[in-house]
Amino acid sequence: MSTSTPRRGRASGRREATRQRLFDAALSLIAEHGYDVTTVDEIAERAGVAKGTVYYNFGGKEELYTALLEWGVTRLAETLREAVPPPEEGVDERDSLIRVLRAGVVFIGTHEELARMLMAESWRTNRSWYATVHQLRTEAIGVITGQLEQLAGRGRLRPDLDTDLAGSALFGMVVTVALNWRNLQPERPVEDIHTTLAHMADGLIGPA
Amino acid sequence: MSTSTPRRGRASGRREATRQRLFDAALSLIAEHGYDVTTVDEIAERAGVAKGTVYYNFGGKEELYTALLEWGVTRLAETLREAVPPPEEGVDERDSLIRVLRAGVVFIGTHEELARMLMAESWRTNRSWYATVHQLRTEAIGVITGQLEQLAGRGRLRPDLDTDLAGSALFGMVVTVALNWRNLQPERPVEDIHTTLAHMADGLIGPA
Amino acid sequence: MSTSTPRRGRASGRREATRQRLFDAALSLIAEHGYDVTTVDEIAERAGVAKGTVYYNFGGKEELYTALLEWGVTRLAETLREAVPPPEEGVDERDSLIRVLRAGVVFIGTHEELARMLMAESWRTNRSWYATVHQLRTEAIGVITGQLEQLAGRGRLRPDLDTDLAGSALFGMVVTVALNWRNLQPERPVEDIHTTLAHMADGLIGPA
Amino acid sequence: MSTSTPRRGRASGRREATRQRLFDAALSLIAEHGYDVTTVDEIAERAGVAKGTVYYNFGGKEELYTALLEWGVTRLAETLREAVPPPEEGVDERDSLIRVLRAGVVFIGTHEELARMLMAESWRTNRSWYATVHQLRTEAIGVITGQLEQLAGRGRLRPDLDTDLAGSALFGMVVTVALNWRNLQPERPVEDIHTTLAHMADGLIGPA
DNA sequence: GATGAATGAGGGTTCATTCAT
DNA sequence: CATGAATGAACCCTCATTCAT
Repeated sequence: MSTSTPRRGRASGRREATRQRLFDAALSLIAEHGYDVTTVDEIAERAGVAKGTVYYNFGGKEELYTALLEWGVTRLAETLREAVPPPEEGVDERDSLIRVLRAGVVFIGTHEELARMLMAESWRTNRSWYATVHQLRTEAIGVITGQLEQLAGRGRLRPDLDTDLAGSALFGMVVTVALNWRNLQPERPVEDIHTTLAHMADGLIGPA
Repeated sequence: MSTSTPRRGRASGRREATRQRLFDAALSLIAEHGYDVTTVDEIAERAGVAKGTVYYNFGGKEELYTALLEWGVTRLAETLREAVPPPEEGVDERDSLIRVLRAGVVFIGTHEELARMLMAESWRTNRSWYATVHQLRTEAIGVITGQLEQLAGRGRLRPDLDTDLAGSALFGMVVTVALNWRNLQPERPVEDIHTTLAHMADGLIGPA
Repeated sequence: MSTSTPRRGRASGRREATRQRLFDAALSLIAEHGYDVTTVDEIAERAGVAKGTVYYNFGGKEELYTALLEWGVTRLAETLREAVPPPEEGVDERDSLIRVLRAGVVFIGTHEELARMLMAESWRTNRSWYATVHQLRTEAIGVITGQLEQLAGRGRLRPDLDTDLAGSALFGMVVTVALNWRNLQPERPVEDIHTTLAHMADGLIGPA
Repeated sequence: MSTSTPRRGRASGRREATRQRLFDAALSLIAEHGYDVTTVDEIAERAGVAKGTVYYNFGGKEELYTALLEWGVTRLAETLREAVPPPEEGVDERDSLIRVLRAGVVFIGTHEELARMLMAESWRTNRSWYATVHQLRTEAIGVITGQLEQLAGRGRLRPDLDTDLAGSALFGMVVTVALNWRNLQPERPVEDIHTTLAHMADGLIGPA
């Protein structure tokens, strides 16, 4: 995964390169094996630096992980937001929603590791980073919910639906399907996925 | 412990009771905090037995967890299967599917802990119990997929849909929505949830 | 190894049979893997009894082991003693000594497990059974030393030799050679062993 | 720690010193009480380091022990080899052998702990380090056997003797006598020991 | 900026022993 | 006589963290 520089204005050279290496190493390792099971030693080794360097750059394992989560979910939310067609294009609201969902599928296809990491950690209360994850997750879902509200505003949504509920349903569906696709039938064309999701979304929207 | 029952499977009364206590304790603890973070000490303490008893009865932490997973997903699959109306009742295929989904929601509402445990562990490869989880998960999804195939057989399903894909989409949707419901808006009547899911399912089925 | 009933006048039937089974199981297990590494569970299992039975019959692991040691070294000492020709037979003193050594080799060949157990535990101070082992070992060596003294009394021994020292040298030699024989070249005829030992003994006796 | 030495093998000063402390601590403890009974806690404490340091430096208890064994028997074999007079000195073959045996006695007198450790562990099959011990033991015995072969080449050895067998007999004898000496009669002059062993060796060589 | 040796709290596991049946 | 479920102290090992270099 070729992660682009996470924040910090000018790339301060060596330091920034080290941080990036650590970032990538941690992401791949944690996504594959889980946070608890991944050791700082492993992260340092895969990044090709000494163990102390992790602490010098991130302060600790948990901070590194939190940074990872924030960076990841922020990117997801951004990606979804960018998929929303600007009003001036006059795209149909239903198609707008579909575009957002498609963007979600593509994102997960590209950042599979990140997606797995999020799903694994999303359902546990009592974790020090639960608040962070939850807030960010809500932000991502918010983009979808926003589209649903647009539809509702146009009277294009079934009146007995709660947009929050439906938004989270769509989100869960997108992630589950996309992940199953990558894990179980990666040879399948992405269009099949899009079709399935579009149909389910249309179920929410109701007959035109 | 109670009556006489003299032969094998006899004073197993004691043993079986202990196993059950351990089971319950492990389930609640692991679902809440996660597998890695839960200690054998905690499990034993909550079960009200000594630490060694865990090993006497289950062989180890991992075995206990695996037993938990198997038991859990088996129950889920059973519940879904039982929700399928018997053919002689002549229930409409679409309504059959809806009943299965509703049963899923109800199950998660009742066994929230189990559901969280499953979702947290479902997305990680390279875990020693991945095979177990995956197989069992597939079994549960299989019940949904089975209903979709019935619909397809009747020509009631959109022809461009893959039943496996759609099955996993419905499953992920059910779990996500149900869990969000319990976590975020537990005061909401279960009927709202059912409605949302029914609409999305109808999207798959297409206009009657 | 078909151990004959260790003490206790009349064989009290079931009890004695159980004790014997435990004895044999413990001997083979401990000789092979060592005292610390052998578990009471294993002993009980090999003996075909429940774990509690070990405690009912011997009081504990250490007591069982001590009983084993006592029984074993006593048998060794007895065997060596019985090999000493009675004075009335008028056997040459040198030949008497040789007979004792041969008896030692034969004993070890037959009770290899016991011999290994003794060698492994003989050299450690600070063990609760050190005194027992040491005393018994001394008793066995004493038989050899006794023969050397006979020779010395007849003026048949090199005058600058200490019989205690020489006795333990012979003992160590016998055990080492016999064990190496069984372990490394078991196909070799026992006569080769006897020859080697006889020569070394003759070195102590000096030229006739 | 001391000078500058900037490259690899440099600040290893610290690490090497720690390893040595651990080595010494483990040797004395294990030789006294045995491998199984000695705890890593004790070793660390005697070495004056934290428990984790044992694992950082040796990987585990067993590895530490194996390293100990290798180091020990290598030293023994070296000592014996160095005791063999160089050919140009033209030392008599019988005297050569005697010198090797004396060197063995002296070594054991100096490294009593090591010798006890070796004897205790030499007779058990099925230990993970059995192969190591056995191979090294053979190497040490090999030096003695080598001398016997020299004698045989010169026709100075009884023709009916197997050198391997006789070599192990001498080895066992040396160790047993030396250890008994240190344990039971440490006040005795080393010359007495040498005399006894020389006589027994002469028994093998036969009359000049 | 980076390193890596050292730390020690804490976790999983083993096993001799007890005791109610 | 014998059993086997239960116990808990003690063990080996892991790993996030610190800090002198």
